[in-house]
Amino acid sequence: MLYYCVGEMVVHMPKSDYISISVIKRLPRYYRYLGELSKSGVYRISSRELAGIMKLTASQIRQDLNCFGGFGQQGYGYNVNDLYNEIGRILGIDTELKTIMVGAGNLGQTIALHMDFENKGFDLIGIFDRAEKANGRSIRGVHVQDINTLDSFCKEQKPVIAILCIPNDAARELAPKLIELGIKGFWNFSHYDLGVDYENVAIENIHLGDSLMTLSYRTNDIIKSAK
Amino acid sequence: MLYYCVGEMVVHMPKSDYISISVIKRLPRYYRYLGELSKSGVYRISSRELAGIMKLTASQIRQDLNCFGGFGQQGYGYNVNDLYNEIGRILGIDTELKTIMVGAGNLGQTIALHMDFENKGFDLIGIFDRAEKANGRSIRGVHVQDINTLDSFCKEQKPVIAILCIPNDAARELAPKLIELGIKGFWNFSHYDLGVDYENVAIENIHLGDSLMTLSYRTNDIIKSAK
DNA sequence: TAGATTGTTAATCGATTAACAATC
DNA sequence: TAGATTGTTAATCGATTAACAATC
Repeated sequence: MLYYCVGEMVVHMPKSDYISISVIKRLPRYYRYLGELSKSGVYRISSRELAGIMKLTASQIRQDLNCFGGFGQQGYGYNVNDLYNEIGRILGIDTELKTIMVGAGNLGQTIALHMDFENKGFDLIGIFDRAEKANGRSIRGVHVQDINTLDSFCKEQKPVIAILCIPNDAARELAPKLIELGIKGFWNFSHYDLGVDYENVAIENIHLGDSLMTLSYRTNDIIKSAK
Repeated sequence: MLYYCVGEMVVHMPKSDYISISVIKRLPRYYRYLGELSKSGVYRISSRELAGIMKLTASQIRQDLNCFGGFGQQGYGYNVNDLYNEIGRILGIDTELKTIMVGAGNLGQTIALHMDFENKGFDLIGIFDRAEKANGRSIRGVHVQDINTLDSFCKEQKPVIAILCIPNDAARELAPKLIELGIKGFWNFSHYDLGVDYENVAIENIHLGDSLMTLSYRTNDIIKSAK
């Protein structure tokens, strides 16, 4: 097990610099299940038990966790609450990434209202839209500002995350500017394929349309094969 | 190349029954790019050119497409518009899967308004919520009905897709009932991990919270590595 | 101590990439 | 015909699973 000693405290560190995207994408799911287990009073769990609940293999769970450190104990398993907290820390839910939202239409407003940003490591500090749509509105206590103030706002506040709830073309146009202004991560709800053009920026595309078409394929497939 | 002859018409068929989920998930992206290319007047394209635009390898594109049939022509490439239509047909955008939405709160309403169901193979025929929230509302011309009418509605109309915009527990409770009523595909916006408990049902989970936490991890990673 | 379960190495499986013969 | 590019087979790479020694 690798660790750094910081004063009296032992801090777990990733064993290797590179963690595959497959592993990272599974972490929030572990976090959800462990949270529920912890809440329902489960104190310890073995990789085998957890695998049974999550429909994974015990091997995979142990491999995944060991990317970040040895959180278990031989012969015992894992302490549910400790592991929950460790994964939360790994995911960075204790950070407060300064976040702005661009586009406060129907979708943007819903996202802003719906998401639990605080408990996921984000701090929504600004919402922007065209002046006529901003118009003194505020969502979740955050004032909706004229998009023209974006530049000065970013230079002053230095947000690192941008949530894009704007159309295709607007996203394509705005992205390079936002990166220039210091944005390091995008949560992109537009159809535009943000990842194609930039690197050294974290991008999560929520392509609802793609998801729906995948569902269409698979449902049709199931209906066909049942015949 | 495998094909069936139906009268004069040659219909492309999948070469093997099993198409991996990785391939299926890439199809909507091909569809988007080919649609844009077609719209901007591009007539033919080689796998190499398309790979350049989409940041894929030409090999992968050819492999992916050849799961479904030989749509190209040696020495020439692919006809953009034909390929676009083929992929649309494969995805089933020409079908009209009868669809219901359960939960017409903020998120449900936005999804119902926002998505282009018709052009993706879906026909939204019913929206359900608790009586006091239904209350004569209609979204997109679809009447919001009392959840108590769900049973009789499904037995009569036989929808095959359910969009779940309800909380965790409600989703877990309702899922088996919906499957019993003939639902074959779920578009699930709740935190509940639908896939774990059922098979022979197509499930697309939109776990926005998971996506956000992944973004947190990756953004923090980028910020750290820049230091 | 004996039993259980981890952390880790080795084996397997699947997906991506490379290569090339077929052919338009 | 010659050049280009596919469809497809073979090679590589990465991710998952199995096995087992270490150890609590």
